[in-house]
Amino acid sequence: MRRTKEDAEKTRAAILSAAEQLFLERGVAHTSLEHIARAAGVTRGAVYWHFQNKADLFTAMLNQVRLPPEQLAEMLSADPQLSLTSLRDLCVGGLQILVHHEQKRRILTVLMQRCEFTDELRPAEERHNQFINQFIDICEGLLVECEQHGQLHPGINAHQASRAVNGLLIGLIGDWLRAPERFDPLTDAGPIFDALFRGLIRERA
Amino acid sequence: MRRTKEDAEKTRAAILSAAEQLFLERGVAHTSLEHIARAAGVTRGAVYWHFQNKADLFTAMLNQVRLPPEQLAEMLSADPQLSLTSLRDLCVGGLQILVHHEQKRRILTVLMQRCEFTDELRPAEERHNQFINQFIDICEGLLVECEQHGQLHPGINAHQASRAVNGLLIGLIGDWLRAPERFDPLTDAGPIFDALFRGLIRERA
DNA sequence: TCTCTTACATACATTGACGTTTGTAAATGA
DNA sequence: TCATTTACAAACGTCAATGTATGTAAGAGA
Repeated sequence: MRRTKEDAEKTRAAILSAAEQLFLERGVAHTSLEHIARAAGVTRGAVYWHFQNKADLFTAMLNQVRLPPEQLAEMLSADPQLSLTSLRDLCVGGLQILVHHEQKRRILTVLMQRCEFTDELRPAEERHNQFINQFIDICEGLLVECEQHGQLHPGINAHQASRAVNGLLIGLIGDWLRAPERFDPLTDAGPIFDALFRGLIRERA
Repeated sequence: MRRTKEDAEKTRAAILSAAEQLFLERGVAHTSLEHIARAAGVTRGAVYWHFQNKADLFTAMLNQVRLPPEQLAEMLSADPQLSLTSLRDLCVGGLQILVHHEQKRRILTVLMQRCEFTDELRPAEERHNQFINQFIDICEGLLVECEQHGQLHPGINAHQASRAVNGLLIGLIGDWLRAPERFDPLTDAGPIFDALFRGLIRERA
């Protein structure tokens, strides 16, 4: 019953998809390769053919998409003349893309809420954290400029402001992933970030 | 080598403490009762004497303290005349208490970042989520009043504002737990929440 | 003082997950 | 066409973790 190359690619995709589903439902540690194989309609033999072990399968799953922290950090560092407005837009967009891109949402949920980072999964964790830190650093760089131009509201500094932006973003994402029915990023993300930025900058005379 | 009642209580506490440590370091699923027992200087027999199983130990650990969501929800629902100022203070305090109360911080970290909620741990998860939802609902109730008095900034409604407050709080907590060295709630939490609330309310003429 | 119970330690049986090995039918390539 | 590789399935051995059952020395109570 040997399959063609395309078939093999299909089983590989089926395994990845099943892993995604099961990791989301039961958590990474509580999902065995046997579970995944059965859900994909194959045996563990196929899983071990396509992947070295669970950690390898896990990182392969992550590599299918670029998650918001990674995407934001890249877009921010690529933008030559970053403004507060574009930062606001990127934050809003980073939240909203999860509404349409279901796979991204599932994978991010697994990463944020269904996963204990043991030693073998630690590289994935650190990579993710690095992108978050990079995002914060770029934010802070931009906000330092604003601060030097006297654009920040008195009482708050660039460091605190960058923390606020990142905290709100991460918090809203996590909150929405946990209970998606309780608010809609498409209509609410914009006004929410607008409110924060209003409070961060000094109002014009 | 039978111990007195006080000794028994000490071993129980030692087991809880060891579990706290190991759950934090390795995650709940990746920590065996054997690990915990050894770290506490006893055998699994002692663990099974004091607790039914890992889930029971886990919930016993949680019940040692009241975590911010629970604490905030209770304080908010107890306050007869809640104001925006007191809400702000509670948010700031909810974050800052983690700085001093190390056990709370560890347990909250386990709950938020070192734990996959399988079926047997799901009650703990749902309880936690319920308190978060309760916090949001109370926030929203207060903000609806502000909205009716025309105190909210145009462009944002009470529902969105309550999400913003909760998102920022959860986000800052999670962010600080992940990288505590990168900002200090004692000095930064106040200005950050002040900024958000500035952006939420209509400025006085 | 004697009995009963407590607070564990030790030993046992079972299960489940992993990684590896072997088998194999079909696709691929020369 | 035929040897070789591919893409798995099936079987094997091992280990770790669990839950339970039993053993036991020392408190607690009468």
